[in-house]
Amino acid sequence: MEVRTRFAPSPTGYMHLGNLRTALYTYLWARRNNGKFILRIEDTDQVREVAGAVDVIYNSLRTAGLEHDEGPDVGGDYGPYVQSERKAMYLPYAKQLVEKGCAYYCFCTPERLEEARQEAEKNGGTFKYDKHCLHLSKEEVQAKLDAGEPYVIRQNVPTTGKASFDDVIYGHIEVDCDTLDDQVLIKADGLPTYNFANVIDDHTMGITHVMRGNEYLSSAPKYNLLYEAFGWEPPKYVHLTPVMCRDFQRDENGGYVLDENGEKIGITRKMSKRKGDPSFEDLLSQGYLVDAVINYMVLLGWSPRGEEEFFSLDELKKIFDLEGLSKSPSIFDMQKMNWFNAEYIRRLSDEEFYEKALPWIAQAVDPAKFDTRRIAALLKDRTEYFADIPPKIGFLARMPEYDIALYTHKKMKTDSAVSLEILTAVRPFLAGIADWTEQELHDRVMEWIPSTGMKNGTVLWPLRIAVSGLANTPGGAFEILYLLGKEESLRRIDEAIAKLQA
RNA sequence: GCCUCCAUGGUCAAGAGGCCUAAGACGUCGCCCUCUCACGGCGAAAACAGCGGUUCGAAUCCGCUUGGAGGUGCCA
Repeated sequence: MEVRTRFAPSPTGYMHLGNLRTALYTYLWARRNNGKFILRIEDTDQVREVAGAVDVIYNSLRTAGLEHDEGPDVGGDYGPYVQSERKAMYLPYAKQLVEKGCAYYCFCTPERLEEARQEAEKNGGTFKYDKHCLHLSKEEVQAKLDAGEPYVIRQNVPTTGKASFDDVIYGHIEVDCDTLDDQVLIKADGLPTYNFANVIDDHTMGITHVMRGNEYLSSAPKYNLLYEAFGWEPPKYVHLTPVMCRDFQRDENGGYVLDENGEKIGITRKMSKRKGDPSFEDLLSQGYLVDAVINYMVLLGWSPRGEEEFFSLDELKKIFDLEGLSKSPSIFDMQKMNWFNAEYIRRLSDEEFYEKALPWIAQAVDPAKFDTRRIAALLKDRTEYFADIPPKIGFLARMPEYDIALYTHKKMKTDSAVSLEILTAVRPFLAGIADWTEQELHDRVMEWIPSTGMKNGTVLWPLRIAVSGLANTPGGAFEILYLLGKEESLRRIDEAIAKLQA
């Protein structure tokens, strides 16, 4: 049988990394089996609708390279692929269940339910609908329907026995029916709840593997009851763990709360846009590479067979399996994300890197005035993500304020006095260099240093500080002198001399 | 509270009763390279949550405890 998987996001306006990973796994499983990957939009919650949110989904999937075979935009034989457009499909199915006694009309008001819920909570228990409306006679129900009373349709869960299902990752899961609530299938607005729609849609779309977040694990037995009621073969279930975030506990003032050992107290929480955790779009706009994000995300909760950890999407399509999927939540680690990205950046060709880096370089310096190719070359091994480029090279455009304490460096054997001496000596020497290329600067200065009786670092450290004002720079003294040009370099050295004399 | 699931270093994770004196990667620390930083090279510290069982033998199987995640919505 052909494998058919589906990614069924609700349009929220951005792509969570957890969702992206779900989409990725779902896509890979379909491709691995030469099956179909279907996109379905779950927009039955009209209250939370976000304008333009569907486009975000299309864009994210396209950017990530997860192309779907069927979906609202590309069509397919199992449409429509937007739940709100399937509205008319659900009620007849629900009525079928009512006929079979597996569901029933309920006319209880939200107020009555809310009251009962609070009552249950007060007593420390779980609210369960009391099947109040199950006992309405056929005539009573018809009368209320005729009178136009608002209603919902609820699943009639057995009060005894067990409900169960099998998950590919978790195995057989079984619960007592009496812990299950008579969940709403059709809402008062006529739209199905997720709980109902997913069953109908997955079945009518011929989905063979339902891969989705762990949050559905505890309701899956109820879904299976529905499949049974219809007499349908349930799909294979694959429940995926959530992607979490590691944080530290803070007090009201934003300071860290410490435990008795003076250690920060770690807390894990689900990733959330509100807490400032990055979405897929956020990462891309910070200059993360799609391939790096995909590569990192695929390994967060799944492990391949061997030691290799670099994979392209094409490779993943061949090797992805369900066995390697993890059972426990994984924490998104920004540091490893950064390492992957830096690694992907280093693997770019110089030309590719240059093209991608140029816009970011241009944010900090005027490309007309600098050798941007040389800057890019210096940056390639030092860039974790593109947004960290501008702060690294801003000093080229404008000499930063700095403290003369920077001239003191023990290992380089320099301090302010030595630096002043060196700068004063090297200034006229540099002024005499006509051919201001990096090679020439390097060769001439290196030739000259022995005559001073000092070691390389003792001369080059102050020189680099004088022209950069920074403790760390991409590239050393020669690179910076070259990039700045003769005039600007000499000007900065003059300023440094003045500063040291003051 | 109740229900379900999960539990190997700070993080991602390998591990299917003897191959475990527990792999690899990120991070951390040290050394080397070196005009700084980065890259690169070498090395180190760092884990089977606890307690009971089963077994000749347990990270691996079972139970309890603890911890974590999810559910408990006319959200998905």
